[in-house]
Amino acid sequence: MSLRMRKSPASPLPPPCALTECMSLIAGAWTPNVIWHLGGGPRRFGELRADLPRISARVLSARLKALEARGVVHRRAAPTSPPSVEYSLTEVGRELVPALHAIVEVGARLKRLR
Amino acid sequence: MSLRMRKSPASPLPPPCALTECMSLIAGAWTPNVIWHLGGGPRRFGELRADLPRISARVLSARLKALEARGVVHRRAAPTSPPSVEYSLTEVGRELVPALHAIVEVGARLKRLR
DNA sequence: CAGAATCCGTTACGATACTG
DNA sequence: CAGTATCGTAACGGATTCTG
Repeated sequence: MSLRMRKSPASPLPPPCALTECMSLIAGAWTPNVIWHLGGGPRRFGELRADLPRISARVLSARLKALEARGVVHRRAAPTSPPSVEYSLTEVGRELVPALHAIVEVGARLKRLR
Repeated sequence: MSLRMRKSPASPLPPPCALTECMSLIAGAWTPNVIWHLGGGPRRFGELRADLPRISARVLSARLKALEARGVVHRRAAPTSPPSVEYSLTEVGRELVPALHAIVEVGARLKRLR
């Protein structure tokens, strides 16, 4: 069982509909976790790496960039040296947290059933 | 942009936490769409193929089987010839629909913002 | 510290062909 | 009709190395 989500499919494309496009917001094995941890408040790049022990810098960077481009995450870089960058959920981005929570609820309920 | 979700990661594993495990419920490029269409009521295999024009039988079959194993979908096969199989969301599975809806809401809102 | 660049294994999915 | 088997491909993600 592998957990992935294509924003656009392999070559042709899976479902060119609104649902798929919206689901791409949380696409990627780490994306939900990134959003989840940002739900607790602003977080620095390095802090997120610590929150998500096994994530690679490459992937964290890519996810944050994608989320920023979509308007889910806000990036604030302090012009210091060494650099310090703070990420936070936008107002709309914060709405994803309860949505993720709802899915977790279902998962928990399914687990209880067996 | 590609839309994928690993239920369990490539080899090591991304986030071995509850969130990830729950998110794996809707993992796969097509899974949310399958659940979405089943939300309208029971559906036959062939009907789902028609609902999801580009999905391959291989993937639809795999997704339905995974959802069934997790307790999200119920499968009822009529012992006729040719066979007729009806899929439907379980009671718990139905709870995923509003969760997906919530994500779509956020997606719509983000779209309006730009 | 916050990344970008490169290399490479794993996998999700599509297409096609076949079956009970 | 409802799948299964096989094959080929794009892309997701890990690890490592390098930089301003």
